[in-house]
Amino acid sequence: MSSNIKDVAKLANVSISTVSRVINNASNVQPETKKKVLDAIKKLNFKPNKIAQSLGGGSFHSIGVVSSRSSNQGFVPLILQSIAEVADEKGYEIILNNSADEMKELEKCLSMIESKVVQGLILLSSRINDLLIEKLYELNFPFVVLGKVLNEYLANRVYSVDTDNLADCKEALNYLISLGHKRIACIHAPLNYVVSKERLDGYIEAHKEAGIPVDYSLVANGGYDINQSYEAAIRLLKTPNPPTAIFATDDIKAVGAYKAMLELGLKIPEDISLIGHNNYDISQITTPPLTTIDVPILQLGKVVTEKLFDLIEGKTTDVRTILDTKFIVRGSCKRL
Amino acid sequence: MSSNIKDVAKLANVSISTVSRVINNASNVQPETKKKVLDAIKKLNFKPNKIAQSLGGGSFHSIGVVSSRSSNQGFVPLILQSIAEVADEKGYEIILNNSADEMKELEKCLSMIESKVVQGLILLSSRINDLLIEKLYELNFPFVVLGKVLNEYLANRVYSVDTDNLADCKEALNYLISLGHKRIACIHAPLNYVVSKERLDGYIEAHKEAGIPVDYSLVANGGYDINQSYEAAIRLLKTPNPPTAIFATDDIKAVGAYKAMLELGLKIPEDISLIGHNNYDISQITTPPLTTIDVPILQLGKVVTEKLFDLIEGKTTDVRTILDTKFIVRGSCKRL
DNA sequence: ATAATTGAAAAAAACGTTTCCATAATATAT
DNA sequence: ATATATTATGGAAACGTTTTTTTCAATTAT
Repeated sequence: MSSNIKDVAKLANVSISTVSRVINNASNVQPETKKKVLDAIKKLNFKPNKIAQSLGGGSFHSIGVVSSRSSNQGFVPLILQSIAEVADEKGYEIILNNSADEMKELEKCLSMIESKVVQGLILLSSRINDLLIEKLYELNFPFVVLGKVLNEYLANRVYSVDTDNLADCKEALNYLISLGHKRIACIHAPLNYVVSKERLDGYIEAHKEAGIPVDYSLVANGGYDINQSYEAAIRLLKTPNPPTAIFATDDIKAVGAYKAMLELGLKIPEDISLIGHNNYDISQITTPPLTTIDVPILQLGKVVTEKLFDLIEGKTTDVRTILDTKFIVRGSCKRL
Repeated sequence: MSSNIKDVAKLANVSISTVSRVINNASNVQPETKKKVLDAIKKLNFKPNKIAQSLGGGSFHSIGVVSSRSSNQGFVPLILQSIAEVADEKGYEIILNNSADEMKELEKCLSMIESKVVQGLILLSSRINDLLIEKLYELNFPFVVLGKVLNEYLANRVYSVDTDNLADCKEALNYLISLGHKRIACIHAPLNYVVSKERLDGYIEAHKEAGIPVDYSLVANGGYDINQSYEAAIRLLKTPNPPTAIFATDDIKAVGAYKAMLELGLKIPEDISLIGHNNYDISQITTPPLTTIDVPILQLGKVVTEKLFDLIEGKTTDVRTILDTKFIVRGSCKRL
């Protein structure tokens, strides 16, 4: 069926090594020889077998992308797009690891590493006690985390790209507080993810700094999807002493809350203020449009992938890179 | 650093072939020999090199997933999740191809095939004149399309999994027509994608069957994102003789239209009716919730992947599989 | 004119497996 | 007890490359 380097060598009447040199355009091959080989390659429509190249030459060029099922669905397509762009340029394949549970994910990643399938790994989220991160660090395998590593020891050692979630959330909260809000609720994502905890911490710290005691009855888990956050918002709003503002740790959750507000007849921002996070497309379609925090998702993907290649290629690179965000004031908040 | 089969053989004091047999748990190996080998494997923490296995044994087990950048963003995470589930079970890797433009996509796919990296391909969308599909068919390479192939010759030959977009859209339109609507607008996705054209065709056919002439001034391209469909809806609604209903070819576009309606002070469904497609989470959060067509995304992913494995394994399988959908009447339509 | 130097190309080893074939040992049938 | 079939194992070829080493010829220096 398909030809191999031997066929080419035979047809061009040269040795296998010469063909190999031509393929990898090594310097020391006579122009006429090169032409013969190139002609043979063309005639046979020969394409080097990448698997064989990998065995012979060193390694299969690919990076793994680990995306927990529960990681923020909204940005998966975007982040994959920008990772692919960089990887393509480098001639690397992208191997997806989309495991159902944490143990399977760990197992699959280790197997990919041990069996020499991937040269590096991008983790699209980090969890509070992330076994995978610990293990990868132990192995001294090239990997970059999108987000923050909580573990104190690893935090300064594991390469990561992130936005400053704590500061961003504090800024959003300070904005609400400056508008006179004192009863501000928080709808957050499941707290086993570091990013969720960080954003909640921003909420808490802002309270502390402003001297407002945190009322934990105003803090609710908004789960993974829009309906869970809708339900959380309903619960928060139906209390005797409801909040005057809701801070959601992502726009999807904010939209869930938005629905609850409309349903309860609350006008935004007249009756209640609302803030999201990430600046997804969806944040522009609510009426009024959502005040939120813009996260440069494509840029994150680009930087995280570039950092990984730095590691793979043995270049030095910053352990941690923080990208700028922008607080975007639209129309969903009002002075009390 | 890491051990190979030779090391294991030496430690267990057996031949390389015996180790190989144990790894691939061949039947004919004495229990005690097997134990020796297994012990050695454990002691050395040996993991077979997948690349070498691929060269020796036949092929690198992986499937490629082709996702055009402009393919429907909403379901990428979901479909990847279900593809991963099936591929994992089979022990196949998933290699992503997320190319920017059509030519690059074609090139990359052919290269992956020629260089023996992938055993099969899943195309997450098909275009009107899809060079990739034609080429893959010519090569007789295992691949499955999620969606429909328009080309008459290929339609009965290329393996595909789909929902019945034409019928589904007709059902939705008939519903609107049965409610007395006659001026129904359509906001569709870019028509180079087959699915967009099909859904628009459903809109047109329903008109014809009901004897209502299609007014093409009511048909608008809603582009790729929520804002473009918002703008399209604004244009449609600001005409002298505006529609009484809008049919959007997906929920994202419906939400864009929803925003336009709210902004123009139109009450849904009192002043105008609205229908979406796909039953994304988001369709439940509008007020009123969106009448839409439920598409079983996870199921589509499962079936498309299973079909691909049937092809890879040489089993016979239906050329085309159509999955059931469900028209979901919520609250966004009203009798005229 | 001869030895040393260079350069292109061939030959061969290596990468880490699987698999085919041969061999020795064991079990079964006559 | 002998011939035959079966089984467990080892040896070696094969997979398709890259890379190192060797060979040979041509050039340069002495």
